[in-house]
Amino acid sequence: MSQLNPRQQEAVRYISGPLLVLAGAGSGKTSVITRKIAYLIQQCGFQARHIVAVTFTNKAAREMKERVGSLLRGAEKHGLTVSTFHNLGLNIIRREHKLLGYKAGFSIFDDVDTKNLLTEIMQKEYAGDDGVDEIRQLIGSWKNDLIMPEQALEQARTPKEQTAAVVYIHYQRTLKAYNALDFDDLILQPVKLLQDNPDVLEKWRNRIRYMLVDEYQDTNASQYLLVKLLVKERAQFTVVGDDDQSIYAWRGARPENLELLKTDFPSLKVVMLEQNYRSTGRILKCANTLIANNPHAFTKQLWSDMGFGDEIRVLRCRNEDAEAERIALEILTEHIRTDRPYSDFAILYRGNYQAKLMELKLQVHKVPYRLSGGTSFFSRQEVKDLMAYLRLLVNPDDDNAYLRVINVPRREIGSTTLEKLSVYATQRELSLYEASAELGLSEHLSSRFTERLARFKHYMDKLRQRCFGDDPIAALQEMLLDIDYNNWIRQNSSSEKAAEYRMANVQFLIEALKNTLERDEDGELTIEDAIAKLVLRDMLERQEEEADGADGVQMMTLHASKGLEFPSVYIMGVEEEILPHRSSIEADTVEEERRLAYVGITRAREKLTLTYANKRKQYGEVIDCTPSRFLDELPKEDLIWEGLDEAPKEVKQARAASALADIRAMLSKG
DNA sequence: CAGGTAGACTTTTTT
DNA sequence: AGTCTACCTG
Repeated sequence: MSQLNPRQQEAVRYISGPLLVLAGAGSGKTSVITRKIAYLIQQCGFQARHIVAVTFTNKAAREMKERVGSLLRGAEKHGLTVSTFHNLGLNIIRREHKLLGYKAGFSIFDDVDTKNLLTEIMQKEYAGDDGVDEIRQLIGSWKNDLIMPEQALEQARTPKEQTAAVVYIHYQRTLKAYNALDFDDLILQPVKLLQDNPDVLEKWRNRIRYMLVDEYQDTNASQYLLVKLLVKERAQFTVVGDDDQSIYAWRGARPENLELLKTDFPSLKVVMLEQNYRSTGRILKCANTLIANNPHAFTKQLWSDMGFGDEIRVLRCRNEDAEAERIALEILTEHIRTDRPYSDFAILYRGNYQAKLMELKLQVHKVPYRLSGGTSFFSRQEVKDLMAYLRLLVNPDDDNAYLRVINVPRREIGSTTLEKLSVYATQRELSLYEASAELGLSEHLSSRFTERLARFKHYMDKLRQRCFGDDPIAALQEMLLDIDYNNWIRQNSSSEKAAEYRMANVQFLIEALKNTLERDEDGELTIEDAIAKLVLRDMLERQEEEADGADGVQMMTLHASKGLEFPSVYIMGVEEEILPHRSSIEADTVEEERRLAYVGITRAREKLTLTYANKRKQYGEVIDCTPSRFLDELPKEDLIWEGLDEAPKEVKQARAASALADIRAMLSKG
């Protein structure tokens, strides 16, 4: 308790009622939460299994678990829940799925699955030419606001909303038929369950006696309701948040939940944490000045006693290529000059697409890097294929998985066959999988094709039995051999090297599955659960982290950087149309972009560098860029602008090259 | 039925 | 510029 300042101590010790901690960037909010969990267990007699701490990302949950773990003895932390909202929802559904009408082994649809399903529904049921993404977003926001399909249809005003509502009805029905849930359902379904079943609610309230919520400003309506339901009369909870770091309004987050708390819980106590332990005074000054351009519900003034520090550098670059080159070279030289590990440096950007060029330049200069985030792994074909196999094994109703898997590898079952199977299955209200071995099929298909379908089903049936046996991993490995998957990959890869990479991805996935099953202490986790968690990225990220603990420059989006800190931070592409993003300017939500910039700036401990390009290639066309308005909003006296002189390209290149040569010479000597 | 090609379309951010 | 889609051909 001694390292905490008085405000932080107050936040830890106040347990008699609802508490809101308004924690500015770098004010030690994670310490408060972790210390509070320890305090509850060690000083207040709470049992670990009665405490639930919720975060938004797996990363944050992992880190929190680790930090709490170091404060507690093994037995003390037994049964403690530290998880994401989605994982908490999944746990509730796992235990109560029967009440909700789902069978064990239900599938979870990720973004891509969801989008594909919606596209399919729109093609089948609705000829309109509304974009899938818009429809998806509408449905998503309804789900976040707990609006059911029928309600949505009732209150739909515009034609687009009506279309979306109709699609929503079909979508939800299809998901149910597939015994599947999407990400939003992981929150929505538990809320409905608790609302409709008082006895279940009572059970969970009894189980969860103290709740802590991190990044509370990111909660949406359904998440807040879930919290409210679970804590209700006891109202023993702590939420920590910062309205200036609300950057998820686009996916339904409601920062006004912070204010709502005051009305919903009149006895709410508020503690403000305003001392920053992370950044130099100059960096904080810039951050404060920038965010002052936004309206505020809570006014807080961050301060720091870490010294004033260096100026913030703004680098103007010729184009996006020069920008990435410059950052790579600078980090390389800094690393060598100051002997700082590469992991002290972070490169932040608005969109994942910006990472590509940057990656390339780092590779050219042999700078190691770690790229976090990005959906790349799960969107890979081979990963999707294997995931579909896993899903189908565990959940035979999952027609989506069936269709993905049926011809991987080729089983000579074409679209006409599938069409007929589908018609038959729909008539009989069977899943495609169940229908595959039905005798009645022979009325619609020749024996050649019914045999192929039946063979597939029988194979999968046998495989399923082995998967639920004592060595599921061995069964899966065998399956890969049976279907000659490696060969299939080879055939579908441009080179042997690419094929090897993809085979490694498959093994990586299997390995992750294996580790989770082995690690599971109480033997409670079934293969179904493990697969469900895979979709939530949970154990996969953990696996990744273990795989490469090597030193490297950290690359990630501004969104992904929230909650982290680095001695030296580069934010690239600080331009109009990028940060703030074009769509935010059009939708008039620049305030959120400003908060995003604020988040980025406050990640830096000592050094902050902002870069932008004069020209940039977009969709294959070169366009002129304008420096971001946020640059104008920063205090001029704290900025140093570089690259304004139009030195000929050759001079700069020569300069960079000779500097590099010096360094290389230095390196080879010692 | 599969493999190839031209043309459209693309980029926000995440569980 | 790269990726996905729809149509065409073998």
